[in-house]
Amino acid sequence: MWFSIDFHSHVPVYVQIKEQVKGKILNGELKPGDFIPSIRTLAKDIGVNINTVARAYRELELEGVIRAERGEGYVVTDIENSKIKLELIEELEKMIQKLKQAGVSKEQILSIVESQFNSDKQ
Amino acid sequence: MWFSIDFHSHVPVYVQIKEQVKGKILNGELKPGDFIPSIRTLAKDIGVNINTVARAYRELELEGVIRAERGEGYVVTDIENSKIKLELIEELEKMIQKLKQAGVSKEQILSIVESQFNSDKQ
Amino acid sequence: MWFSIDFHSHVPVYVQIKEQVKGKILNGELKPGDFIPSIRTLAKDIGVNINTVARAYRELELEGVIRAERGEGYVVTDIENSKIKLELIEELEKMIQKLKQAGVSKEQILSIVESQFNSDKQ
Amino acid sequence: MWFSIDFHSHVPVYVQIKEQVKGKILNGELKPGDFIPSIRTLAKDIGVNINTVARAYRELELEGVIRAERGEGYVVTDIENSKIKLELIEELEKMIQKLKQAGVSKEQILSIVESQFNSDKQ
DNA sequence: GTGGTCTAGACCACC
DNA sequence: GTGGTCTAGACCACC
Repeated sequence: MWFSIDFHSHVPVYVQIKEQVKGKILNGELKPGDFIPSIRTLAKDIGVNINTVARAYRELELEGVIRAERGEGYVVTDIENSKIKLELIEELEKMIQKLKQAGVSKEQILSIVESQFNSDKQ
Repeated sequence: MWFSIDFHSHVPVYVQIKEQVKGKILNGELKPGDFIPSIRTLAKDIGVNINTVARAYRELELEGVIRAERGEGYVVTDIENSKIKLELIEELEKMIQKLKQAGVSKEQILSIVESQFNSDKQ
Repeated sequence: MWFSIDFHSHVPVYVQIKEQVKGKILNGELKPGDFIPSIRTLAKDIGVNINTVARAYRELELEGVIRAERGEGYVVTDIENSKIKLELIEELEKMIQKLKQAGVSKEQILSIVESQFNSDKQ
Repeated sequence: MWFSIDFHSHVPVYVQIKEQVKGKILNGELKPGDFIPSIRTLAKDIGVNINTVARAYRELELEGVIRAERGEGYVVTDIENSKIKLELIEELEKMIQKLKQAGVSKEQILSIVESQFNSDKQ
């Protein structure tokens, strides 16, 4: 399971981990009932400290996204995807307002959306 | 001149100041040759320490966005807008890829863009 | 024999098992001379590892509450109930002091006690 | 400001800190607008690590009990006391059920409540 | 000075 | 092996 962390970002690592777990749930890579990587495994994989992953998982549990199974690890709950997706939509809305204020036209944005959907990028 | 800072954001205040100055240049509120608020004035206005604004201006100067006029303050250079805009576009592209991966359809995104441009929000 | 364990509590499972055995002695469900469930049986019943129950029983034995009968299992000793009850009373006293400090009146507490005794809850 | 931590309790230190801050709000020792001890000060006072206090405060902030003021520390919000008090009441109710199950009579409990309120203990 | 994040490493409970 | 808590200490942003 692939996680990409930007260590130079102002976004804290534990927040990036949370976002990526949510992303993997949204895109179907993780489904309800699936186990996510153990704290120690993921920490080793992405080269961060155990506590950093533990904090991300703890917060995801508080948000109801995952659930700790005793001695087995964390499993994805059957949380409504729409709940998570809503956060992304709100982020997009803020971004568009920023672009609008910066004088970027609606047409420009629409064409960027089109080109991104026509690209092969994953 | 209006600056809105989110003090609870993970984005450092000095970065938010930088982004907003760039935004004002992009939307035409600030033009080449214009003086931007003095460090002391802006610090007082948005309620932050002088050092915080000073850092934002220092970095903007390093990026060639503004230029210190001795004893008079900082003026906007005649930097290509496209240079600044590019940063925003790249941010948008990343966001769209994220939404795409999360299973949000092109149609949904387009309709969100439309609705944001029809709203009255600033 | 019914044991209810809260796996998300900060109180370790082995401590919860100890408390429940003591509770069953206090309420008469278990009397001196009675055999308590075997380690294996109880572990299976409540879905925990054998070691966890073993630890609970070991500590109960150290406290003189139960006694291992060779090859037969653990029996309840004829320990004074008052000894066990004292622990509970002390816990209640601490709780009342906490409520008192928090500004909860005696009358409020008395009415809560009444309502709990009138309820059907087990 | 006095905090008493039981390092042998199964209740994690950060939870004990949270409970005591809430207790001080309930008994009026801390009022809305008051600053609570800084993370570093409290950590030193009670002899625990900075991170432990930080976690307690972070969670209290999530619960809306305190609020971080940039560069100044944490202040008590004007949260409804009743909200915090409710947690204590629920704890009391659980305790009473435990006692009831253990065969402690209503009369015994009532007399313990009386005696606690007549004592001088703080 | 304030809070926020992260590391390396320890020890515990439970499996 | 799993997660949970805690320490000692570092560095950052902001005051």
